[in-house]
Amino acid sequence: MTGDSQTTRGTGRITLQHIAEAAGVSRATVSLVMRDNPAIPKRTKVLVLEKADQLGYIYNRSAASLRTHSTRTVGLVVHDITNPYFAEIVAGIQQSLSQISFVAFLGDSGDCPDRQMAFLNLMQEYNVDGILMSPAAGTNREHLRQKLKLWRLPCVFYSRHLDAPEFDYVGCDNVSDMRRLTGGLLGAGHRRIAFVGVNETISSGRERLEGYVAALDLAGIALAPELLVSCPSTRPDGYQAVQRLLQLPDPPTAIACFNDVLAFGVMLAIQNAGLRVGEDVAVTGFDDVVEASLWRPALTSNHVATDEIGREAVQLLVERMRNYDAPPVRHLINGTLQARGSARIATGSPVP
Amino acid sequence: MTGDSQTTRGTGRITLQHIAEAAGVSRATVSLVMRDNPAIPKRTKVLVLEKADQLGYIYNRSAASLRTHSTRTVGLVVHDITNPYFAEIVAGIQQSLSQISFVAFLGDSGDCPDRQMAFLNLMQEYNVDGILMSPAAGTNREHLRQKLKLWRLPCVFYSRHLDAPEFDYVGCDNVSDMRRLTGGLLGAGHRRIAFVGVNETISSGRERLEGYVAALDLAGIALAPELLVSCPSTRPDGYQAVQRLLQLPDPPTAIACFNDVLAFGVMLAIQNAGLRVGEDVAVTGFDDVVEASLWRPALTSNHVATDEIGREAVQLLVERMRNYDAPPVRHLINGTLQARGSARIATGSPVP
DNA sequence: GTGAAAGCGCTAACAG
DNA sequence: CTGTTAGCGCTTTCAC
Repeated sequence: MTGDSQTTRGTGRITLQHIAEAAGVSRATVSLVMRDNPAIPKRTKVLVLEKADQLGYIYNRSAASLRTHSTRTVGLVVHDITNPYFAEIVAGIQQSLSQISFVAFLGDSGDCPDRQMAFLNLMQEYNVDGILMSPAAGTNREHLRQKLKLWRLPCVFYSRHLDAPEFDYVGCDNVSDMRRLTGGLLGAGHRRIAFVGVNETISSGRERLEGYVAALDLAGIALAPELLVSCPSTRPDGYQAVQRLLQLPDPPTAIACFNDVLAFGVMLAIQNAGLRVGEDVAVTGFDDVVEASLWRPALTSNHVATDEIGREAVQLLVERMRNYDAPPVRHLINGTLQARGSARIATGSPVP
Repeated sequence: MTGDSQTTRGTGRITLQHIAEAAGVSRATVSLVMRDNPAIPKRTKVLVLEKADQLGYIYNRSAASLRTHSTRTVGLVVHDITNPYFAEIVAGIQQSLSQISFVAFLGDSGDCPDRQMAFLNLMQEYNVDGILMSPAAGTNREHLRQKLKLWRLPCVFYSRHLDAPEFDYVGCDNVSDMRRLTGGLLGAGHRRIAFVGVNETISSGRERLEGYVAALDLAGIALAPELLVSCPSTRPDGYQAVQRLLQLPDPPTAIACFNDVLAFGVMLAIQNAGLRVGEDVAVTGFDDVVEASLWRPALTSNHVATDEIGREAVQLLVERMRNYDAPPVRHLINGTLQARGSARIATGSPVP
């Protein structure tokens, strides 16, 4: 029997061929059964599936991918998974992906464009069906844009975008949410409001700064350059920023932070300087990570539904994979202001 | 020319064949060049690489994997990526993997054994070379063990293990570290010490409880069942636990928590009850996540080097992939006690 | 409904 | 040192 010799060869892995022989049908039939093709009668299906189970068959996606040019994988690029806000988004994305039986390659770029590009190149070699990414600070827009287009690789940006309107994007409404937050501080009587975490190399940085500026503008307050602190979004950076701000001749009475992580550093520095957060200096964050509501005082922040971002990002990617040439979609999700002890501001603020 | 017809067919993807034709060599030669085989003279290499670059060649790992039965991928199972401690470990693992040009499939099980098993099954289909995992609470040991053995799949457990000595494991020394922490509380004069986060379904839960019990034993203090609170490791669970403990006729003067996340909830509840953490009630955590040192009061905890765990886990996996049948390795990493405001205890405690 | 055959793009003997 | 050849395990026309 030639069947036996075929069965014995190779790596010992059970293949469609083995099942076909055991079930007395052809390889093609087994393949169709595996993908639940309706053309196969139930009787055959059950038989084949039973044999497959008995033999301990494992579907080989490397082989299938080679044939179909599709892998049911995506590259998940995150600029910092250590940031709790992004960890939550990643968790949401992963769950949404698994619901459509996709799986993600994880690429933590650590906000380094080179590592990011290296990862994307690898993703191409692995034939991912798409990319979900929060781009690293300092990403070269033209370089990335050109690569993605060359590859014709479906790509959805989340939380940060590239300022490249041809790509899908889902994120929060940074400008309006930060305008509302700053407006709240103004409404509470603050006039010297610092902004910590200026970072023009990322879209969310530009947008939140824009919202801050717009709110001051609306209130007729001139921008004070000494109240703008440029730095990355880490706790120590927030801490240092405060040390600088408090040495000013006319120090701020409120500090709007780019995000919560930064705000934690800021609050700690204020307290260590012997001042009371929320009394002597108001502090606001952004993202509303879980810890925000647990601090003493609790942090006033802008809540963003991470699960919604994750779900929507996956949804957009699915659409994009279905039709690469459809018009791009930008989905802005409105945040909600969470006023807490660190900055007692009115929730219904003057800005829409 | 038959070459031309070959060049034109298919999906349009550039293959070794195209490069071979352009460079005037055979496909095999190009393949060797791609993998930097020393048998090929530099002259040929440069020529081939140049052509490949010109044509925009992308190495196809689906094809290579089918042939070699190796993918340079691993399945990274994490029971909760939203826990900052594990997010840090994941970041470390990912970086270590990329240094050996491996890439990870991310599988957040959400502490659900079924999701975990589904992910592992998928990983088999994707032909991963190995698995790194922190198993979900309630994982069926025999079931997992049997699957892993059946697949002969290299697997390293990190932070949590299966109590299956045949598998590699890297994690902190839970028993001795928790014994030291509890010993510290005893040394500070506490006699009613609660343990919040009892969870016998995970190894770290059993081990930390064991350390706690051992310390009390050594001090000749009987275990008070009402001071043991079973719950998962979330902030709200910690919060609720305190509400129960404070209603006790003889409430604890110190609370040892299973981990920092739980401790945050515990501290918040204590403060909301009008008590002072570190003065009225001492609190200790475990893991020493970044936030621990930033709270007011700062959290006394056991610091574990996450980067070391990540690096070591990858190292162990590499060894295991090299030799599946080598004897198993268990690597315990010693933590360091970080005494802070939430529990003023001596760092040099009586327990080794 | 099911089978035969071709081939996805790569690697690994084995010749030469 | 380079070319020829035979698959890896799957999917997919196209016949029957």
